[in-house]
Amino acid sequence: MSPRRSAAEARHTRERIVERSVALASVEGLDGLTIGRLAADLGLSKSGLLGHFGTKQALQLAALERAAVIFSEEVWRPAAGAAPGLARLRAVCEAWVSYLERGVFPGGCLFVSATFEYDGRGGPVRELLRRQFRAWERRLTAEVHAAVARGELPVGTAAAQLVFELNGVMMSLNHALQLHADPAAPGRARRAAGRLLGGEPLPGTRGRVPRGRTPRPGAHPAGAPGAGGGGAGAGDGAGRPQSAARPPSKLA
Amino acid sequence: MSPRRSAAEARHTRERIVERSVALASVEGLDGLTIGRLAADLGLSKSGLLGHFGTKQALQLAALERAAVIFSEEVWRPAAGAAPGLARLRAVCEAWVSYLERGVFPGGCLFVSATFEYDGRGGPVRELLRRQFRAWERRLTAEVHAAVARGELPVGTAAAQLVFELNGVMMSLNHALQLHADPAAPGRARRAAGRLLGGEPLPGTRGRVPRGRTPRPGAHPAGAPGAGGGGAGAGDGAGRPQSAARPPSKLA
DNA sequence: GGCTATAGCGTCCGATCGGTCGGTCGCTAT
DNA sequence: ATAGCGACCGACCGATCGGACGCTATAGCC
Repeated sequence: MSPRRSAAEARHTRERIVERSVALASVEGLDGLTIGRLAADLGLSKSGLLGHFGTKQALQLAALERAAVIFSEEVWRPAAGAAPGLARLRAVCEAWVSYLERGVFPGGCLFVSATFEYDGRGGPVRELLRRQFRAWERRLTAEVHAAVARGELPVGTAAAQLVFELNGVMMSLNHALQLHADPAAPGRARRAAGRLLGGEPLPGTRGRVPRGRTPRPGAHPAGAPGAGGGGAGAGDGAGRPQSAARPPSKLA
Repeated sequence: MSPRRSAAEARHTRERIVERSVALASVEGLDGLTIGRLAADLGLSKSGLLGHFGTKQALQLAALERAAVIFSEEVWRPAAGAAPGLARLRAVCEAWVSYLERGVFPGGCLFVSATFEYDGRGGPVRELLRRQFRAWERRLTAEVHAAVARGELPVGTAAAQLVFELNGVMMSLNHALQLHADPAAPGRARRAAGRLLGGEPLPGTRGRVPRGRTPRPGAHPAGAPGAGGGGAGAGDGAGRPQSAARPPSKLA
């Protein structure tokens, strides 16, 4: 209908395609994404769309790359300004929760969905997913090491263990939001992540118990509850009444 | 090839179909499961197969029901013999880890995959998944309450929070096993779950052989940590001094 | 002002999907 | 002996999938 053929606009078209692919794939799955539907959504012809990528797989890979950029901008960049170490880790987790809570991808975190969709198959898509996950885990691991080096986490802290658990918290959050639309889930995720990172729930959480002392997370010495948090609960027997309200998230 | 038409054998055929569907769906996804492929796998014709269910959706629902039975037998039953409360919770978690570790479903836990596949869509499949998850979470929650009533967990323990985190641990384990085939993941899951349930890592065996038969989870007492479990601190754990916390963390 | 590269379209293709339909044949009850 | 039931088959259906091909018309360069 409206033939626009400039090279600049072509790049823009390509961006539109990728952007829409990411959104669609997060809902329908990377595989459920179909060329015809995508083309119709964008007012393009199948062939016109496919001309930008060649194959569906190339489109899927492009969507994953784009999703990684979005994820990084949503989760890493907001925290990049924080001081390295524990402060940044906590900021990352808060941004991570917020990213899931706000539904940046309408169907939940694309990486999580795609992982469970492709973990049984082979091929370049799965390989890219593996690389992306590894890269993210490395980023987090490095930050944990930084926190240890600064004395903000105990010396023995096993970074891989901590990253493993943080990942689990976020997956559980993604699950609770997408399947149950559970409004209490973000609060739980903040609490869990906070406890993993020094015992303090992330800001934005409420059930916070006004404990006598308020340890600054950045301040505590190697002995303090760290990743393992074994000691997290030791001190306070008192049960907290759950006043379950979640103020809008805010990050540290 | 071998025409068997008796009603009794028909029921057996149906069972075979459902069984195979569960395995296939855990790898290819509930949607990726196709009638033709399934029929070919079983040496049936598409129509002969579909005659048992009518529609693909009915087959999917039957597969999910069957998967729930398997899950219950693998994860709940081994722990049903343990004393109610903390002991049973720990036994459940050990069985849960073992179930994932042994790859009872070749493509990972079917419920996890199916959830992420269907959480964006509507329909009976998603509704069944929701009910099944809710039922499982209720089971766990009830057990947490029992543990609190017996004084094995602090009075303020927020059961929903604990279940949320345990779920996350298992999802992270599923992810690490399926995407990365990480042999260290079961150990991490045992450590994380153990810490959530009283500070002691689960007594799963140490070095962790990826596939082999696991010791009967029902057998071990919830108390004593397995060999190495106590490798406190520097060993490999999330090195906090966990000896500090004999009383379980409260997770409120 | 002509030449070429290319964004995009329209059409068509083979494969495969879920599902239907008529029919075959063993089993069982009469 | 036979009638009926139902498990199962083989052929087939319309829809839809990813993708190939040829074409047009403009943009960008000479």
